[in-house]
Amino acid sequence: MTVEQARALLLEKGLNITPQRVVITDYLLHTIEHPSADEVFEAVKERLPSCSRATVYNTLNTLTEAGIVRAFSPEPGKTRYDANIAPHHHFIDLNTGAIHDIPWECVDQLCQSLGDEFKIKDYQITFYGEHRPASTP
Amino acid sequence: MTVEQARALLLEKGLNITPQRVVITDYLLHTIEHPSADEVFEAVKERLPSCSRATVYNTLNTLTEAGIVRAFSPEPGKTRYDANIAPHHHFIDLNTGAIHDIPWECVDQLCQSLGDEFKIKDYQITFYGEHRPASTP
DNA sequence: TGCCAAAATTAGAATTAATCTAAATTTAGA
DNA sequence: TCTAAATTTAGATTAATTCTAATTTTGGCA
Repeated sequence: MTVEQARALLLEKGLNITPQRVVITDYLLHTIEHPSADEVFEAVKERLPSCSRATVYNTLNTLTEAGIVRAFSPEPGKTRYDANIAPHHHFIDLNTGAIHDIPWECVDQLCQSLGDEFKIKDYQITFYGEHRPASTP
Repeated sequence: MTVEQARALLLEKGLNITPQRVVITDYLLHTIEHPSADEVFEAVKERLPSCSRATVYNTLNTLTEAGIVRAFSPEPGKTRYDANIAPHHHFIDLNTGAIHDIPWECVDQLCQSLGDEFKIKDYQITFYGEHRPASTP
């Protein structure tokens, strides 16, 4: 994702290009920190001194709906944002709390393929889809 | 997990067996609903009329720490509890919101093995562990 | 059994993340 | 430039959860 691609996605949905949307997108595109809304708010203060918390939340929701960023919740009660929209997973370092991106393909061989660099203690998969009970003919 | 096993785990940690802990454990052991704290609070009202919301939260945290139940967060801002502590995953029906347990083994063949009953639209894995940077010799 | 200290529960206040509201501002297009 | 629609803003509100401090219950022991 580039700033240009993000701009195109916004226009595609009939959304205006505003300084707030540009700066917040730009920030997310240049960090690997998986920040929370509040961390985004703090981070863009300098470039957007008058930006309100509500705008950060609005903008993050807008960017998420436009497919420019992805929201996820690695720990209850805290939503984090990621401008890496390629399908991937997350690895949380239990010692440091750092969140690392794990390529989608790695899951094929799961534990083995991650074994060298990431020592997996636990993992949790959540599937989203449509359930068709097996009993229905 | 049985009520007896839960009792043993509490005693093992030096925790008292209280009516609140027994009733909440018993409720979680007999539902497949993956309830939230508030749903547990509503559900045990009849058997524990004087039970406060704080006790429900305290008890759920205690039961989680004791390994009697598991907490997870399928959607940002909502923690849910599951007395099925066997390693497993979750499948969320996008139409109904129902949460189904998926056996751990199914992940080996991933999408294929779930294909008949569960039509996967998306899934998200979160790994927990320890990161050892590849650059460190 | 009765007492005591520790553990647990309770009600309500406090906190935190996030959304809502309504007014003010900005934007894009005619 | 003018205008309607979109966006931003500050602050109020909501929802989930934790905290606090007082009260009650528990289990061990004389």
